[in-house]
Amino acid sequence: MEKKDIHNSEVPVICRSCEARHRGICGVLDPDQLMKLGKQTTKQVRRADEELISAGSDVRTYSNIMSGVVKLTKLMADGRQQIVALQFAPDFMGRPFHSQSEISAEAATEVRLCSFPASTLESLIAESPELERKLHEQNLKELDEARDWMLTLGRKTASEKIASFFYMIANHVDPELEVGNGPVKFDIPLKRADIADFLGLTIETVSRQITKLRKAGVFEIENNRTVIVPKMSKLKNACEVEH
Amino acid sequence: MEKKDIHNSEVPVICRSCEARHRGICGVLDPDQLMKLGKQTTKQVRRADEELISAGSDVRTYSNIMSGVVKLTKLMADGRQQIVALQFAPDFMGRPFHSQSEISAEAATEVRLCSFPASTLESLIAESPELERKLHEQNLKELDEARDWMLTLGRKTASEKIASFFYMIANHVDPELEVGNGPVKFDIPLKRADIADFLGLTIETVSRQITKLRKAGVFEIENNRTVIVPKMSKLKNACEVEH
DNA sequence: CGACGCCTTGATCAACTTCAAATTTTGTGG
DNA sequence: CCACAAAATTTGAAGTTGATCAAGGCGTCG
Repeated sequence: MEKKDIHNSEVPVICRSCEARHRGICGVLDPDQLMKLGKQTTKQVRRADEELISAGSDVRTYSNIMSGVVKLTKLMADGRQQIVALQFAPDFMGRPFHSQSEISAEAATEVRLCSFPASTLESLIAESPELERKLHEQNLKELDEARDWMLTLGRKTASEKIASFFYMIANHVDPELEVGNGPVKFDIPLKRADIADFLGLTIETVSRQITKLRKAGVFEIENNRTVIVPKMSKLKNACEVEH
Repeated sequence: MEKKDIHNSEVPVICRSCEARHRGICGVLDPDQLMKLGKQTTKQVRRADEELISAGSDVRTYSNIMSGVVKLTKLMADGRQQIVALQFAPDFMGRPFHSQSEISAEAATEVRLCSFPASTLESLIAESPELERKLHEQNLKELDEARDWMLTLGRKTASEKIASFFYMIANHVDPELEVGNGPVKFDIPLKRADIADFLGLTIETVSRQITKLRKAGVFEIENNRTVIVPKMSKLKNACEVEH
C-alpha cells in the first residue's frame, strides 16, 4: 500500500500540471505506462491557424489536446471547404490504423499539445486493452457527433444551424454545467469564415443569422467573440423551430 | 494438423452458407468462438421498410448484415429526416458500449440478418482483443464515411450530390471492381424519398437532377431502379464540377 | 494616419423548395 | 391476363432561402 502510493506519485513532471490527465486517454494508463509515455512526450504550443496535420500526410506523431480548439477540415479541388469536426481538450488527435480519407487538422485557437511518437502509443496499446477501449470509445463519440452534425447540415435552416452551433459550443465550454437554464457566457472559438465552413453556409449568411437571433433575444454578443446566453432553453428551442 | 483440420470444419451449420463469414467480424473468430456465437445465433429476413432498431430503444441484440442494405436515420420532432449512413453486408449492426445519440435502423431493401444476444458478443470481446480491434476498425471506417458525407451535404450542389451518391453505390455494389472505367450496372437500393433524405434534398430535386445527369449522358436508367454507368470517370467528374 | 483583416449590411440573383398535377410503375383481385 | 387502385416518380409554375456581388464600418497594428 505504502509502496503503491509512492509509485503513484512517480508521475512524469510533464504530466503533473496537466488538467486533462485523468480525462483523456492518459486516464487509463498505470503509472509505469504513464512514465513510458511521458519520456517520449513533448509539449508544444501552436498559434491559431497553424496547420497541425496536413491532408494526405503520413502521421507518425499523435497528440493529446491539453487546451484550445482544433478544427478538422476537408477541402475540395476548387477550394470549397468543410469543417467536419471540432476537437477540444482532452481529445486524442491522430488516426491509429491509418485512414483512407483526406483530412487536415488546424488550430482554431491557440492550442497546447502533448505529442508523442505513434510507435510509443502502438506499443502501449499492445499491452493495454483498456487503452484501445478508450480510443474506441472516443471514436464512437466522434461518430455520434458526426452523425448529429449530418442532420444539422442536411436538414436544418441557416438560423437553426447557427443556434445549433452556439448550443454545441456552450455545452463544450462548460461540460459539467448541465443544461442549467441560467445565463452562460463563452467565447466563440471560430471566426465567421470557419463557422460558415462548419455549417455549410457563406460568411454573409452566418453574419445575418447571428444578427437575427441577437435581435430576437436568443443571445447577446460582445466584441464579436463573446456570447451571452440568458436562457439556454431559448437557445435550445432555436435549434429546431416548428413551423 | 489433422486434428486442427477436423476442428476447422466444425463450423456452425448456420454459418456454412454465409458469404460474409470471412469478411465481417466473424472473420477474426476462431472455430470455438464461432461455434459459441453460432449456437446463440438466429437468421432472420426482414422486408424493405421494416424497422430494425428504433431510436432510443435499448438494444440487447446485435446483428451482422448478410445481404441487403440498411439505412440509419435521424428524425426531428417536426418530421424532417436525415439518413446518416447506409450499411451493407458484411457490416456489423448495433452499438456496443451504449450511445447517446438517437438513431434508428430500417431495412432499405430486403435484408438478411444474423442476430445474437449482446451478452454473447460482449463475452467474446472480453476473450478476444482482435474482435474489439475489428469493431474498432469498422467504426473508424464509418467515421471516415460520415465525414466524407458531411462534405457532400455541406458543400456540394444538388447535381454533385446525386452523382456522389451513385458513385458511392457503384463502388459498394462491386467492391473488388476497382475504379475500372468500363461500364457498371447496379440497382439503386433506395427509393427517391430515401435518396432525398440521404442527400438533404427534396424528392422533386432528386428527380430533376437525375433527369439532368441522364440527359447529360453520365448514366442511363432502366425501370427507375437500374443504373448503367458507361464510364465511371465521367460519373466521378460529376461528383465535383469546377465552375 | 493608413492599411489590412474581419465583420456587417444592402441589392440582386440562382438554386432549391413548395405546391399542384400529370404520368408511370406496382400490386391486387377478378 | 387485364382492369383498376395505390404508390412512386416526373414535370411544371411560382415562391423562398441562401448565395453572390458590392460597399461600408470597425478595430488593430505598423
